Amino acid sequence: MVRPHGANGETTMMQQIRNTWKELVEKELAIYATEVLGTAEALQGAPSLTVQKPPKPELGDVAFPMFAYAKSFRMAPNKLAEILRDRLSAKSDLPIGELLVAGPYLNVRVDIAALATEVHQSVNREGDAYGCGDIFAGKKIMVEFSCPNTNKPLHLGHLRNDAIGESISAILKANGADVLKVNLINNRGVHICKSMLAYQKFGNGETPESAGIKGDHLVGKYYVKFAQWEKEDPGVTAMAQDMLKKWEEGDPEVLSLWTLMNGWTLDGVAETYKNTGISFDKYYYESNTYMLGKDTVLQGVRKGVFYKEDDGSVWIDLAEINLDKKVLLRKDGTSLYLTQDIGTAISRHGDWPFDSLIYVVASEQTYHFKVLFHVLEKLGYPWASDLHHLAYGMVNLPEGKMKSREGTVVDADDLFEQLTLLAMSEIKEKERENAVGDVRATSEAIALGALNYFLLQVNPMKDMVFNPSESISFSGNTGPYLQYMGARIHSMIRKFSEVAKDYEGIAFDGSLLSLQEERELVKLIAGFGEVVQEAGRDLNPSAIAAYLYELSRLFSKYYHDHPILKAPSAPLVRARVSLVSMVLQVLRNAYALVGIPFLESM
RNA sequence: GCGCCAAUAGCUCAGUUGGAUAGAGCAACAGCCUUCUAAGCUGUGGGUCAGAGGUUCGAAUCCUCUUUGGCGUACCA
Repeated sequence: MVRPHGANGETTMMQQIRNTWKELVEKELAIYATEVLGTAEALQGAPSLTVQKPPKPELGDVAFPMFAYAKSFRMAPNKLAEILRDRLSAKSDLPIGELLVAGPYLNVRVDIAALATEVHQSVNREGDAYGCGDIFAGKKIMVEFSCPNTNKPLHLGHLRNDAIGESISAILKANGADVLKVNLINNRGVHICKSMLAYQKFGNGETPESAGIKGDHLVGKYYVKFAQWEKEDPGVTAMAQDMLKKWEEGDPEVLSLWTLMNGWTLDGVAETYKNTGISFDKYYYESNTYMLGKDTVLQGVRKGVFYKEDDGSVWIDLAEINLDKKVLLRKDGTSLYLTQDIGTAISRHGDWPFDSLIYVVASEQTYHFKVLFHVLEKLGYPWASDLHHLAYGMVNLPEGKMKSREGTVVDADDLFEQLTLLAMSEIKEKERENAVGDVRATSEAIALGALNYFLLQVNPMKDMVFNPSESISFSGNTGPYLQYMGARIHSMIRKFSEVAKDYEGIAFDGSLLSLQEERELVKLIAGFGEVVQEAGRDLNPSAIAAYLYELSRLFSKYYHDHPILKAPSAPLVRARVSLVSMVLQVLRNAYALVGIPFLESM
């Protein structure tokens, strides 16, 4: 697991404000304890002062519950809150802000004018970097995700994997990490041989060009064909195993077919990546790393970490971690999933000595990674403790589970096209063709935002139901809604720029932002950095998604109820335009973390 | 059988250092467009936070047990 920096981390504006008040309240509590109880020791038993956010804005912006001290002071928490408010309010060197009591809570209303001014400066100064922090500064973090098989195209499950991997990488970078995104192409093994055998038997020299379909889909067709063939003639299963043996022995004919078909699949997959905004810094191929895995396992046998059965297979006994025995090499000497992952990990650490390697892989493989990490530790690699499995749950459909046998697996390309077409028809229905310009490109951006947002708004750990039509729905908590808010602000700013010269002499005045919605917006903007930290610490993109929705919803209500460009006075127009510009900057920065394209118009 | 994970509104999901009346969206119903893009805004109804115990001033949140569901426990990946 990645360890964030401790106190070195830069604190955000809201954190600073909270910390300042917290220290003040703590100090006053201690002084008061000394006065009435004779000693501050009485507070030792009580937990340290907790800081929270009041549930309603009317109650203030920062809250200190007094429950925990009631016992020490033998006083109702309400009374204690009042006393502390009175004592603190009497001080002359208080930071700006207002103390109030709400029942058993001592709350602080922060000075929005000052905060707005500070936020305005930060957002303008930092721009696209606003919200970024340094809790992972100096850390080299490798993130593995996607990892397609070369015998079929990507499906909906990969899309969740890709979305999480891409988002986590962006979030870690935003927290200062040096991130290397890596893919592992699963291009060898019995399953790969299956599509090759079927192609040999039924292919008739068909190619993606001659068939007019993407290479990954073509190869996938033969993988499915093999399954049918296998049903009719169970003997072919052994043929696949024989072919794998030949492949590992370097049989030229097998290798040339393998190269050809792998190329087809990878070309097709590359196109899907391009459409869905996925990219990698480095590709690993199991065909290149499995030998290192095999050698390492054999070394392990010599070291006595593993043992060989009479039939030649190699095993590890996992009693130490309360698991069973696990095979590492087959009796025919060919390697397995685990074997090649050992080689891959070692070769990666050699290439780029990471502080952490995060595997974004479905939770069904939790056991596999537990074993893998243990094996590497037993082999004596000190970095084995830096490996982390980010498990995510399954993606189901409203109709139930996706089952390849029943053909209910949702193909990634088909889904993306379907979403794009829905977006296109919506643009046409709203007669926005001229406004958006390139309808196809805009529709693809909407489809992508819809897809990523839907997939990322759910906590990765949980299984989820993916509803395609709901994801692209243009009303409600969806990607298109978020994009729409960005487009609306962009449109306002464009209109403002036409008259900007009339406002040249007018400076931003934060004290004019006195509406409830404005206070809330300023606070939300100020709190973005904390959300980025939280998302990084927990490896959880859904924190960003939730923030985006909250900010968008609040902005939406704000501009609906209050004029921006036609605000009653020029200074107010300036202040409000500046505020919504800040909202846009933060929206864009947050979009970038969850794969939502920014659209100037939609 | 054993292990890991989950369970919050009819549906999909938020909700962590334990804290104020548990929140959104969809669906339903009712309003709002001569006004910065109505892909919007507002309101109404809707909850045994799976159940039972426990810890605590205070539990959706922590602990124990139970129930239900998912996943795993391959010489597949």
